[in-house]
Amino acid sequence: MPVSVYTPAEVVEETGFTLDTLRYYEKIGLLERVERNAAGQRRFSEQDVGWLGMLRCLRDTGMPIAQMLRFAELTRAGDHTIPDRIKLLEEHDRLVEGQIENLMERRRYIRNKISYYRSVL
Amino acid sequence: MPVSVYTPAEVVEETGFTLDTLRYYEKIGLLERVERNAAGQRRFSEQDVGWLGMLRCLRDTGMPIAQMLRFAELTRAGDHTIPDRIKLLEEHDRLVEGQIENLMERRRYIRNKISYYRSVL
DNA sequence: ATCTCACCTGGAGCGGACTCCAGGTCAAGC
DNA sequence: GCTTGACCTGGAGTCCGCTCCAGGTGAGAT
Repeated sequence: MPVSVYTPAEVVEETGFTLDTLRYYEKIGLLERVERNAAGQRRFSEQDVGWLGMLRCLRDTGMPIAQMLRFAELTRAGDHTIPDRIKLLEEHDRLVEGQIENLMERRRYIRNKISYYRSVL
Repeated sequence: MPVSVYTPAEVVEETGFTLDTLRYYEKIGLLERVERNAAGQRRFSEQDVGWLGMLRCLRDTGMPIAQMLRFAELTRAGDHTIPDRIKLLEEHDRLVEGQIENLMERRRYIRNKISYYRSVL
């Protein structure tokens, strides 16, 4: 099978990022310089798309761009940074765990409030 | 016991909002005009503090200010808006539920990635 | 050959939610 | 009675993460 490449539109479809966001991520270095075809249009590789999946995950769990950048740099720097990457992800995982707990607690509050409102109707 | 009032500093301590945020919330109408002492300094009531607890909960679960404002207006409008408030909170509760599920799924992804990194060390 | 439409670039603009500042007024502990 | 520090107001500024725009080029279906 041929090496698959994706047009911008396909990547938008796959990753849920807007085209502008993809360009922005490339501009700030969150995404390594994407290949171009003869006309200068982006042709994303399978790897690019995979990496974007990781970014989506980090973004959706609230990681700030500055830290995603740090992770991107570690990733680019080679395998010797894997322990650092583990550390970074573990720290982030703990934050996410906290977020979940926090949300569950807040949710109890909301549901209580709803019950209270029901009780006074 | 006397009706308790809180100084700005006490409210900051209790609610975790900054003083600037409290003023901002009052300015935009999220918080009803707070009482002042003779010198014009804010003296928050027990009710104010309770309401701020609700706001904190909504804010921390990602409700945008515009919607908090709507909730505030309903609350001010009287008891006949209780069904609307229930509706609003229920909708929000569903969003929060979704957030939690989403985070749990993303978290699995992160943990997988960590495992993968561990496996290649 | 033409036309439409996806893309391109660099740079300006935006929306949300605060946060900070200048310049001034009281409060209250020593 | 002084000083320090908590507060006040109105308004400007900041930060983040995009999002939009103008002006242009190439692709690819008809």
